Order: sequence, then structure tokens, then C-alpha cells
Amino acid sequence: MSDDVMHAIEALREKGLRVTEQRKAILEALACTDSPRSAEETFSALPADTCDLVTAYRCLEQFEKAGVVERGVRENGTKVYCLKDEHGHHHHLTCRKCGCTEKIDLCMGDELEEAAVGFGYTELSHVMEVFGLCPSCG
Amino acid sequence: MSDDVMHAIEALREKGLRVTEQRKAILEALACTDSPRSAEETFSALPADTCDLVTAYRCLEQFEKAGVVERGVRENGTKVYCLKDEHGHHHHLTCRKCGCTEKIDLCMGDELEEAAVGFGYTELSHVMEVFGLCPSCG
DNA sequence: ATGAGTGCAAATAGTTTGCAAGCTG
DNA sequence: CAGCTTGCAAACTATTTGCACTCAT
Repeated sequence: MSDDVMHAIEALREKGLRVTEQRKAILEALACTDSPRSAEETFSALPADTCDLVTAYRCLEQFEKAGVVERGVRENGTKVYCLKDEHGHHHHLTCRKCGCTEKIDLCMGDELEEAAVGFGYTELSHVMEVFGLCPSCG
Repeated sequence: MSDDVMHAIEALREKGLRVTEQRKAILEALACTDSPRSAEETFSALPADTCDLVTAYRCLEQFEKAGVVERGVRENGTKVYCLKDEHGHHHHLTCRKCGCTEKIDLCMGDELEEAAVGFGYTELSHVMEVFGLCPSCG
């Protein structure tokens, strides 16, 4: 089991969430790829009969609330999730055609906060995804 | 009819798209608000019997391809559209609770392009939305 | 007049909810 | 053993598609 998964499990415990076989498997599935995955995709990546698709949805939602995964969106609106790694917040560059992704470190968190706080907003979060055609598909 | 709508109509013609009553009404509906609106919301903002909801979906999609509207996403994945104004590209700060929005000028287009081009990506686009609680809701 | 655009009905994708049974802490 | 979790079925929301008809160019 990877470090990231262990940390995630620990985080779940700290938040008072229960650690079940299903949840461990879902975290493992998220850990074994760099690309953010949708609930369906995460579910498909699981060994057969690990859990129900609904459970994948529910766990991913819980994981996000607990802060162990990050949520993004595809160009079509599908929600995608990826395990928070030790580097914390980052974004993705996703190929519109083949779906492959690259991690990009660049994040304007600070500028955003600044602008939003200027409007008196609190509890900020943001979604940012970059789409394009990768070298192989372009 | 506002300037923005006139420009949009002109742009449609240039792209070889037809200018119908429905399309004009949809553009008007988009023009009369600062907030990005979903297809459903745009449709509801239309005078009764202007067109079918499906038409709103189809037109907004066409408008985006033609470059006369910009598309964003809500936190829940819903697609939203807003008319491109003379200032061009911008982003929004949306209140998670009441849904009100503020326009924010800040956009990291250049940094993004740079990073993405570094990976060999082409035909870039990006989605960026900031969510929070507005002063009244926070 | 010709094909883009539209309306209506129906299909689809993604996600959420209700409820009874199961398992974790 | 309390109540968080899960599974199964079903509801729902947002969006897309097929097809015949209409209208802008």
C-alpha cells in the first residue's frame, strides 16, 4: 500500500470516518494513477465485486469533504477525483481526444484568494482545468 | 438591442450560422445579466413560447463553437454560458449559497498557455471558476 | 429550393436518494 | 450495540439524439 493511501486512511480516521474494505480499495484505485478519475472510472478500476457503483459515488463525496481527495471537472461537466499527494494542490492538463493528463504545478491560489477576499467572499474553492490536444493527438 | 447582442449576431452571420428569432432571443437573455447562466436558466429567462428547451441547448452549443459565448461550469458540473463582451475573456466568482456572481478580471491565460505548450499541447482551452460564500451569505 | 434550424418525444449519462441489512469502532 | 456504511432499486437532473417539419438565406 502506497504512502499516499496510508495518509488518506489516517486522515479518514481522524475525521471520524470509518475505514472499510471498499474505501481502502477506492483509495488504492485512485493512488495507482496520475489522472483524475470519475466515479465510474474509479469503480471500473476496482477488482470485481469490490463494491457498488453507488458506494464509489458516496465514498468519493465523503473523501472530498474529508479533504483526502481533490475534485475537478471534465470539459463535459463530469466530476473527477484524485488523491491529494504530498505536494498538495495542483492542476491538470487533459487531452481532449485521448484523455491523457499531465500534472501542472502552476496554481494561482494566492491571486484568486486576494481577488475574492476583495469582494468579501469567504470559504473559497476553485475549479481549474486546462484542455487541449496532446502531442500524439494534435 | 444591446451592442453585445449586435456583435454576436454579426459574428453568427460571419460563421455562416443562421439568425433566427430564437437565437436572437437567447442572445438577448444572455445579454441582460452578468451572471453566467445554464441552458435551463437561459430558457426560463425567455418570453414564454420563444423556443423549446432543446433549442436552447443546441444554440448555446453552437454559440460556443462560433465563439460568441464563453462556457464555464458550476461546482456541480452544470454548464453555464455568458456572452463574450468587449473585454473578452474573464472569470467569475460565484456564491455557493445564493448563486450571485462577480466578474473577476484576473486570468492566467498566458502562464497556462506557456505551461501547456511546454508539454506539446495545442488547441488549448480552460475552465476556471471560483466559489465561495458572498458577504451576505457568509 | 436546399440545407440549417426547430419542436417533440425519447434516450442517455452522471449522480442522488430511500430503505433495509451489514459491519466498524 | 449504535450508527455509520453499503447494496439494490429507483428517482432525478442535465444533456443528447432521431426524425419529420419549417424557415432563413
